[in-house]
Amino acid sequence: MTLHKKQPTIRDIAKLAGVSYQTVSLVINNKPGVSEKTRRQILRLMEEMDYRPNRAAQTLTTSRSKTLELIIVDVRYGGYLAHSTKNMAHAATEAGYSLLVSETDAEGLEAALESALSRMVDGIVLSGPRLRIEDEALKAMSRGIPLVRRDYVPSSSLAWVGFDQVHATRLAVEHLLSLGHRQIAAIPPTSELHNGYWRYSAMRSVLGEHGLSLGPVAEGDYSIGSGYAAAKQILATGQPFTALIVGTDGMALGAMRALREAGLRIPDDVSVVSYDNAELAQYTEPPLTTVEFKFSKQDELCIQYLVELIANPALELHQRVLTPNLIVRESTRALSSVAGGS
Amino acid sequence: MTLHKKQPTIRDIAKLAGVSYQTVSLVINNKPGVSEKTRRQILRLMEEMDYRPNRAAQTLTTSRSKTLELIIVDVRYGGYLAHSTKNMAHAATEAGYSLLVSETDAEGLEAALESALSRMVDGIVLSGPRLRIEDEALKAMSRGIPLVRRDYVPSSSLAWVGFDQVHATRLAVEHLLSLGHRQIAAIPPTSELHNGYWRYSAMRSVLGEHGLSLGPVAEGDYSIGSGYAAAKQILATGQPFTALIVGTDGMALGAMRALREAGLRIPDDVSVVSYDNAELAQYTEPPLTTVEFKFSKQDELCIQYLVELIANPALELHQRVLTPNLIVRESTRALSSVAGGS
DNA sequence: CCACCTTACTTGACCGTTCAATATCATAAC
DNA sequence: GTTATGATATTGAACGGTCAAGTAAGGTGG
Repeated sequence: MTLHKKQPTIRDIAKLAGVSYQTVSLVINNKPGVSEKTRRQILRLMEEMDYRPNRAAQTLTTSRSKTLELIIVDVRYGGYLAHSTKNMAHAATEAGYSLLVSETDAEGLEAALESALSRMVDGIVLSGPRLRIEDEALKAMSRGIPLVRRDYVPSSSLAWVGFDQVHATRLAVEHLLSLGHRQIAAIPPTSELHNGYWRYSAMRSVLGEHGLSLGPVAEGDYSIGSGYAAAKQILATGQPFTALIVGTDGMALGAMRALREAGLRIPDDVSVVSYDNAELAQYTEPPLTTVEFKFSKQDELCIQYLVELIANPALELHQRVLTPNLIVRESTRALSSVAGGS
Repeated sequence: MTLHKKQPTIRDIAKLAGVSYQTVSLVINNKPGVSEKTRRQILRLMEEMDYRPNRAAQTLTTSRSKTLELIIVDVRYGGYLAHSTKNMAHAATEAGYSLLVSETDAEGLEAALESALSRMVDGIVLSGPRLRIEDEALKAMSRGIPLVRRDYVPSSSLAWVGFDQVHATRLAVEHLLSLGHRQIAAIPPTSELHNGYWRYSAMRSVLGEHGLSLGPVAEGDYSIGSGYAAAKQILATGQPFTALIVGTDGMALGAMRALREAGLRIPDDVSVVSYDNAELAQYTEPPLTTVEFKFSKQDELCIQYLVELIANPALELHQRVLTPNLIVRESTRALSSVAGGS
């Protein structure tokens, strides 16, 4: 009935090998000071005895747990987090770490960080697309644990890795302008989200540069349904538009259905641009012109940066901005009745 | 420059409170034997000193880490895992555990389990939809750590939580039969996947019960693109079919595009049924009739079952089969030229 | 007033590692 | 034949908790 037949310890191995426990420790940590012969013997014994070091004990003495933690704050529609944890877990393993994942809301963040501290986590990736917090507050809460935000937060001068939302928006807007569109409607992610906020303001400023202003707008929340609802709302205003910028491919799917239900053809009557370049984007009807975000790159980079930061905590914090690019498909076309773009 | 200003320990608190360290330990663990007055004082001091117990030390003495681990094996298209880790992380936190996530392939499984052992993980959720392993081998590898598989694996008598793939298939097939369809094609997930295998065999047996046999078949791999390719392949056979069963909503999206490209209308020429009931399914053109899997329920149940198993390791292992149900939308319709179903 | 029980608290050992300091020994240098 | 040297191995303390057994003080019953 005894399931756990007590793991052998470093001392058991030492006894069998006829050496002291410290020698075994040296072998475990690949440190010099052990003859090749004993090293080999000890390794063989470890194998035989099915020994494996106790991480808790190691953590206790070294104060490093070889663990990273991904804290997800207030993510409602986690579609874009789809492969994220998988990617990060993989990257973490490659780097010799394990990945802890926790999910919480803004209020719970402090508790999550406390728990991380309690577990002596070596570093934290924070994904909080709608989290507003002062750098100082966050720094205080994380109490010196290296932390990288997986978000585009220009307001922060702490470490973060995000996609350039302003450039992304410029790509979308200028693409439409070059096709001759002048009346542009939009379904940005809710402005509670950092990217929603930045995209919205970037849309206005880029259009402003061209002496234009933004047409009807309704926010979405990342769900397909919200894209549908937002498009309905925009249509209800009765304001004219020849192009629509939608926050995600998923929302674009919803929006296009609403447009179609209103008798509008895409791209003949309305051009649609979205963001993400999910696999979905190739298979909508018509395939979507979209601004590509390479999320897997972002995930990898977060871990990579975090690992650097752990190795060298004195490193000056900086921000890594990933540049998206536009993928043109069939949901956009030049406005026919107007002189084409430059 | 010293970032970590050394955490206070149980003994620091004890000294300040003028009691022994053991008394503080009792307070931490909510155990009796401490007067209300001292308890309060100690709690106040802990708060003030910003003390929090060191998990590594606790783990070392108690041999329980209050950690669960999700091991993802050989998941290529993790779309359906999208919210899984988030859900599980949440459920784990509720139950007082942290969640570790690791990603590997079949060869790496042993190493992943070793690492879990090393970390004294209290329980494991294994998601390996294409993992074929003998119960005995798995039991040996997990060395007594409670383990629950998050897959439909009828071949295993260990603990697992999965959706009844046979029933799911019966729902899809009988729905089509009742609509008068007799020539049914299919794009099941690759038979390397457990659910692919079971769905395929269930389709054949259910049809067999009705004296029918399965039409053209091509496997998909969960990606939208594979649905597209598979449909093309089926069309290329030239074999007639009036209905198509597709493994996931995503693949159905791809498949429907291929059908449309071939000039076929849905559901007028071909009825389509898929599985999952992702949000996507409501927004395809036309909306999909689909077999609903409540993944979040599965995730929760895995954690819940695991926690039970940890509390009572002697518990007899069993399997929890979730029953899916059919959601009828507009991608299926009765075959017009044939006498309707019973 | 003594035995006995409770309640509140203390003590020492231990969990399985790492770290710093120290010992041993063969070999080379002088 | 000392002595320095480097490689190899050992020892004791520490990390921050928990656990089991023990003690001291106060109350109760006979």
